[in-house]
Amino acid sequence: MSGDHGERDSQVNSGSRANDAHKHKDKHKEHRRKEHKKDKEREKAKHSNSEHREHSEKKHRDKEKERLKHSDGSVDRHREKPKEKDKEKRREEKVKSFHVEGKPKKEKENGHAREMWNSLSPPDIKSEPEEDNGLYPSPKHNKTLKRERDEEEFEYKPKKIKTENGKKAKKRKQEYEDEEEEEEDIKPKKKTKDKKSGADGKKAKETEEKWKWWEEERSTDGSKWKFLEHKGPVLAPPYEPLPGHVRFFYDGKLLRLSAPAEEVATFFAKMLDHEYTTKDMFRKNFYKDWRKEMTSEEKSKITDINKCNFTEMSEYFKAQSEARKQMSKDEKLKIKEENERILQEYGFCVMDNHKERIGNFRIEPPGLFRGRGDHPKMGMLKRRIRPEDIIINCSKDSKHPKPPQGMRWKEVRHDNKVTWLVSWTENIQGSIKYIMLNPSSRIKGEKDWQKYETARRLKKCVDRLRAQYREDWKSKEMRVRQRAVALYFIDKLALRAGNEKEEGETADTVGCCSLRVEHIKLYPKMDDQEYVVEFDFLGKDSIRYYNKMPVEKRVFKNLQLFLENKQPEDDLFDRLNTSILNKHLQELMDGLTAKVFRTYNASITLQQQLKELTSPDESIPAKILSYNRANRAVAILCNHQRAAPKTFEKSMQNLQTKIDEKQKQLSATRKQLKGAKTEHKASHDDRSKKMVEVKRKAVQRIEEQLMKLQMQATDREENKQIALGTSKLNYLDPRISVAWVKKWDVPIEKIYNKTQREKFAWAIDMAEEDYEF
DNA sequence: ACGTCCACTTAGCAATTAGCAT
DNA sequence: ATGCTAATTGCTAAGTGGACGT
Repeated sequence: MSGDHGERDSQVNSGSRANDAHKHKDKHKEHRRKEHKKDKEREKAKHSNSEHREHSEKKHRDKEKERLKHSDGSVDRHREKPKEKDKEKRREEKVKSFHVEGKPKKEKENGHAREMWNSLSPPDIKSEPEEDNGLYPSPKHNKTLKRERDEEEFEYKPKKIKTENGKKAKKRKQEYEDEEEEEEDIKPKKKTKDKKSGADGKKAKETEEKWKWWEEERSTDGSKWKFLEHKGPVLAPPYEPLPGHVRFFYDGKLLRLSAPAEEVATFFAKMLDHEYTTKDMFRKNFYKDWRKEMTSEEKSKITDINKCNFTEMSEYFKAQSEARKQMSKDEKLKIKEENERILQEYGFCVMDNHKERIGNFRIEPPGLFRGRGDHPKMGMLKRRIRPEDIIINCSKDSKHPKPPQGMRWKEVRHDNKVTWLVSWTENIQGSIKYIMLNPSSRIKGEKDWQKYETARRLKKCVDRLRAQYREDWKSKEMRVRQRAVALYFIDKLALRAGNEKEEGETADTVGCCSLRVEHIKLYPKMDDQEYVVEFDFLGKDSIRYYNKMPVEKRVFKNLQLFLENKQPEDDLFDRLNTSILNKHLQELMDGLTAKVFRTYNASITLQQQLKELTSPDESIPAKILSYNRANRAVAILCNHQRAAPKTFEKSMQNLQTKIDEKQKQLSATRKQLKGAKTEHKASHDDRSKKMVEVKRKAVQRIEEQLMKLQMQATDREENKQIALGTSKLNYLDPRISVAWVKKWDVPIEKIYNKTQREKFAWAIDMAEEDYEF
């Protein structure tokens, strides 16, 4: 059956070179189809009970949702279902949920923003341009990129002095020409260097504080650093056996566990009140791995996880954490100091003469793997990492970190083509984990900056690209049409690329290229709209993406074509994958890949929304609300969701109470003002005049406070299930925000907290109020 | 023209801490 | 000081995409 649609593409006349991409895919498909069948059967068997439970759970959720007005469902989050992987079930549930929530009334912020987006984006190519131009009235144009050129030589390790140089500047400029061609401001700007000494790393402290790496030159030879020295990772503390009074019971009888078995048992015990310890898959995986740690005696005694009683352990840990909270202040202080000491010792490294903060310097401790969504490996034991599992990366001529007494590292290497300091292989997926630098570091910052420059280059040619993919919708080749439609989705809906994943190894989630037939529905007509496509699938982290969007007729027709003769579990784009797509993109623009569209669309949307929403004379809090709304539009576009905070309702209520009180206070004060006025009229003396002034001021102040509270309430309400952080941190060119802040005199702290300010120091330093993305 | 490995970015939630009201 | 909530930081899973070997 895998061959069955190979021929189909002859329809569009491409037949022959049925590239192997799709052969490969068919293999997957076949597998999936089998699974599908199996699931179906299984499903039939159990149908009644479990299905039922889910069903009502879901219903409940839907109701809740409806009540909250997020009825268009786009924000709805949809975590995996409990049961064992059961695709069929998932499918059915979706259908149901569609009926329930599909119909919605008017949407709230959410749908709203999406709609707005839908209407402003690509479809009409025409409309694009203005986006590009007119944004900021008086672009003085340029500055923004000032920094780059100029630079001094970077002296690495030893203290040499940098050679200054015009030539350098020249080089750099040309190198990045593409990226930032427009402005010329080539002339070297001030350079702040802190050349300083490499030698005494000490002094680095203050000087480094403000190192402006963005005013220095980037290296061009592909090396990521010249010198790197660090202290290695902090290992997980060894296991401490439980005190004797904490008991474990098996089948009602006391059982003393060996230390290794006990340790794994405690991992489970610590999660006892978490929902996933009730999931079959979790328990099964845990049990299987646990047995591997047992002595043979334990193995023979413990044969059924359901007879295990971990409650004393669980209670013990709860008590421990309670005790920790109750510790006296100086005990706490002591711990804090100790942590600080560790941070100072292990939390920094020296890279090319600068002391830089490390992101994660602790090795992940052992525990039970918690995958997200319906993960087939949930509950497996994540094993303890020992020095002999660890690879150290540092300069040959640095002081190498030393392994603990009597142990050795797996390897010490000196690879300056990579940025990591430490790595190890994790046992669940076999993937490699790394210790790398903090986002405020030069090495991360440069890359981040570069990412936005690439997105800005896309901005310059996006019209051309859009015109091209629209043209490609008419191609004779199936493969080209698929590519063009997929690209349209990526551009318009900000979908992720969608690499293929190994089946059965991870939760079943998809992105654009890996969408399956079952993930979309076509409606030639829906309400007053034509050619509506409904998307419903689980994306990264098993977050549900649900959206309905009218598309152009040609796209719609193409989708119908792609769907012909396919099963629900077949790939929608059977002749496409991310590598093909990216290869194509690369040809259209240097450095272009699918993810650049997300960055570009996110940033341009922010800029555009800020422009639209900010009114010059609103107060600062109102401006902040506008900013958050612009940010929110982006988060919605990118489908960044969060679980509504547990305490949401309550905190909302508290806020409302405050507002009510403030309102009362306001009317009371107003009354007083009136009284004062009357009195002043009568007496005309200074005293009463003063009183009027005082009251007038008070009224004003209270009004402001009230407004501020109201803004806060609105903001919070609108933000209930939207996470702003992800887009702010990863998709929005920080220079847009910085420019906005400068333009409207909003304190930067209102937009970026300390960590964020550190990460975006480069942008804060270089963007002026006229910066244009 | 893969498939596999590797490096690095992006992601949501949990734990911790800060900040406020009492 | 205490106790709460809100904000921040930490953690690590889950993506993307390039390089490389076959």
